[in-house]
Amino acid sequence: MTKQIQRVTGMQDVLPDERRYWDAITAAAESLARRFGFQRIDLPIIEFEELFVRGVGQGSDFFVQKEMYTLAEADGSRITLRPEFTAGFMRAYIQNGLSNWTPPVKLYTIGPSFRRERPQAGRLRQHSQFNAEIMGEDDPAADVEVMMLAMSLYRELGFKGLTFQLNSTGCPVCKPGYIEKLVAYLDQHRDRLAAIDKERLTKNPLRVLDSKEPGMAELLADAPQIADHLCDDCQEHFADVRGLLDALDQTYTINFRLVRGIDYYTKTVFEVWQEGIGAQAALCGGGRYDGLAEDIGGPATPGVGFGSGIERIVLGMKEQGVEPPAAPPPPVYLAHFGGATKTAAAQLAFRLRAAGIGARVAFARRGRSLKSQMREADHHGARFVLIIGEDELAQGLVTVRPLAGGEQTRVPLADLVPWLQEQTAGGRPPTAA
RNA sequence: GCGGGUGUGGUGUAGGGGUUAACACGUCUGGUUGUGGCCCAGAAGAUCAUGGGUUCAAGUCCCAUCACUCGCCCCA
Repeated sequence: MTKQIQRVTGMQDVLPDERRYWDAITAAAESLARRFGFQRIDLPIIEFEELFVRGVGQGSDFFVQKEMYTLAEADGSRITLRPEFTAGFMRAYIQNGLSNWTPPVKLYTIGPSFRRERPQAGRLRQHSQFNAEIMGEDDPAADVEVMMLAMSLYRELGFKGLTFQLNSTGCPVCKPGYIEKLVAYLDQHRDRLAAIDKERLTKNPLRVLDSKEPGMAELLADAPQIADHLCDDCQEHFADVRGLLDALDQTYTINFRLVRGIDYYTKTVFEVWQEGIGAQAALCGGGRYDGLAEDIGGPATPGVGFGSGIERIVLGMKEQGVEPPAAPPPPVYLAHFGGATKTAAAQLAFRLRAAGIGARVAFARRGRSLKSQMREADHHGARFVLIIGEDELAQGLVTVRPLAGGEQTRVPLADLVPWLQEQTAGGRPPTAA
């Protein structure tokens, strides 16, 4: 036997049972996004490597170098499976001249992204995100609006007890000064740092803040905090965001250890955590990225947005006990006895579907017992089995057997569509007794 | 890239050196000649992840590889 081919590491098959969750999530996300005035766009999954190198490269060259799926083209150009969304958003915004639209431009998308990481709970090499961005707007109210879009999604899906993790990461005016102070403090306590944190201290000092090493909580409690070192502009922005959240009765935790590895983030950063779904507990991560547009060669453009991982929302729904409804199965099953009755069943099935009535037809290469067809109908949750035999065919009618109880009757072919429409109008799910 | 755990029919499990690998669910068939669920009877389906080794004898012990999984790094 030849070797069986299997899934590529870190990829996932989303089977129907699981897909129910995805349907619920994307339906709620799209509906909400529209209510908020966001429009959907779809972006290429592949971009030039350069976009990500420049967009997310500085200060977080780790995944740029080691985690991107990059291919060399015959002409020497290098293209990359997108490892994140925001850079692509901004590229499209600039390239298509969306800056000339009446601001603010509010866009969302849903799709996969790729990172060559070691998979673990809540983290895959291919993962899907609901992503929403507001570009061309520096009003703190925009920050709060994307936060509310994320939170509304979770609420609408049935999540309870979620709160925001919130911080400000400053801006080019105040962030460097803060980092200096932080580094000075940590340097003073070098002996209390783990090897990994010493490394971070030189490479990306802010990351030391979300270190998971033991003892860091105590050490960091006395460290300089960004909130005390924001410039006036950032200070005011942060205060406005908090004020609006208060006015909207949103609970949030100011978390000075919440940071972003990517450099283009400025001012607001936020996440929403769901306990119990593993070490990767952030349902979403977002914030303001006023520095990105210039990084990738565009005009200075403020932006704020978030990404929420669909797979993590699914984990969260399971953790919270949220059950998405299954799509109702076709109410009608057509059984037959082969030959002319099989043809008639196929014809009738197409008529029913055209009339908006879901129908399955029995498949049978050769003859098949009615018993096995009935079993199949029941298994698939049909409410009515239409039996088409030689007798029925000759008389121009079908035998209708209701599976949930009730009288078996015969209905003339001509009357069948309205009859079934009336029977299935209630939209009751079939009783699977 | 580093560390821990786990690999037995489609799924979930039992079996922890000794003849034909067990159970549940699922699947299929039959119990009516044209009638589902529940029930009953039966059937199919596993070279026990792969490759080495130890042993008279290996799902069972050892090693390696691979896969999955959890965590670190990093992040949705």
